Amino acid sequence: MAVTFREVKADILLKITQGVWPPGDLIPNEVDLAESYGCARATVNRAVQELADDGIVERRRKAGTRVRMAPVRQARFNIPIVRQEIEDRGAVYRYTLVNRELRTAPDWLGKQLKIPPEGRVLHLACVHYADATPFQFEDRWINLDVLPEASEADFTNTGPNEWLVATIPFSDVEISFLATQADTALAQHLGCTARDALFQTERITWWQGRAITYVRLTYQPGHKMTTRY
Amino acid sequence: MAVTFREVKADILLKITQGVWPPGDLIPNEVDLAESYGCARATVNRAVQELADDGIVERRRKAGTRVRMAPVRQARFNIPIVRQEIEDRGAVYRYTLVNRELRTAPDWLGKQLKIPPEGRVLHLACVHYADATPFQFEDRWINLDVLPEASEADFTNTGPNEWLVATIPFSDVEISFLATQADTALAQHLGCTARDALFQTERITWWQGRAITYVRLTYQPGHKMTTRY
DNA sequence: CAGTGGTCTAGACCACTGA
DNA sequence: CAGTGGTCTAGACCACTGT
Repeated sequence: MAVTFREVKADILLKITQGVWPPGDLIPNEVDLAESYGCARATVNRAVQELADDGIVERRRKAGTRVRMAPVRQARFNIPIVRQEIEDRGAVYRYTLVNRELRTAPDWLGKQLKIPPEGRVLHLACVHYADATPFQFEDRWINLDVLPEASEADFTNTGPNEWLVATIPFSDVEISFLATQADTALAQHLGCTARDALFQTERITWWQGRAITYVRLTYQPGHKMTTRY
Repeated sequence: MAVTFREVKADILLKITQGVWPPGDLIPNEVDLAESYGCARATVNRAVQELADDGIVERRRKAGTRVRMAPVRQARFNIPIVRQEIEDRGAVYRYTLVNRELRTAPDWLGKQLKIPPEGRVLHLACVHYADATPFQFEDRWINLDVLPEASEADFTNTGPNEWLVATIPFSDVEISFLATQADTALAQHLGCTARDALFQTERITWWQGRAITYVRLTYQPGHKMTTRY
């Protein structure tokens, strides 16, 4: 094994960061690169492929490979399970179920999840604590047309998230991040002041084309979600 | 070309989602899979490799490939350039520089960027408009120890982001998402009410181990950042 | 139509690590 | 130490898409 694709990737990246191949520039084609590195084209291909995945370069057949004008445009966030997030901070995780109701889907939910009118849903409200402090409020809706078992499940000790993760093997997710103002209910659950600015994530989870669940997670004031790329 | 790696990947994923290979299970090794799909091992390798990248399975030499108990939760967000974000919405982009000052780094900034005391920085405040409405407020600090050219640059017509992108070829970034309450200055710049909940991102950009810039981007009320995974 | 990336193959050797 | 994934090679054909 002469030259690894990692070495090739690193060297190309170096040439880009050092301005040998500035943004917007065309870099040599795979055959030429392979020759200059003394390796097979497949090795170069993998290296450049990864650079494309990373958003560093842009590739088009016949047109060649170009260094992107705006190099990095993507960040990867880990979406933690609440329990883990709390335990990672060295705190004790505690969970309480605040409310549970079986009902028909409200209009706004029906539209988002494409539930027919009169579709039954399970609505849960929970608080996740880090030690004694409220850490996150969970407002969860589960589509009973798709997951009727949910109405039998006992959520007094286990959070719906962990139950769902164990029940659904794999899924498509649409996730949003936003800011919201605490209303009185939220303020009470999170032990903060009404009108506080709160970080919130919304998630819709699909399985085999059908919406399973909608959840809105609201964090305690001051929460920050961080990553590097 | 008999079987593509996409087909293999899709079929394996199907077997996982349909419970043929439930979470925690060991799936067949690459040689067996290649035989059963009637393709080369490299094809299977690429398929399973991607499933591992996607967090669906976990691979270890000798131990084999295992379906993850809880599929890893990762979301990829596009980090848009403001101009593009606005133009993608079909609005006209407009930019104004609100303030510009040369000064020594305040303590909190010095700590975050590891700037020595008395280090010089350029502090900029800008508003990015979508049509006539304020879309985003940019609070930007540039480390002049690393980028002295910034003090010469003219930011009256071009935003610092675009200037930086054109100047720095590639970089490491630490990014955070959070919620903040509008103070009077923010409210004025964004045309909203004080105490509104605003979505905010913070970014620190590093190049070759040195901090170049810190920026805090505050969005208009109601802004939502969305992705699928 | 011709140049470039996209992918597959068949075979090989290596690197890690569980039994 | 033996089984599994990790990677490279040399060659081939295909699929796009600019010119």
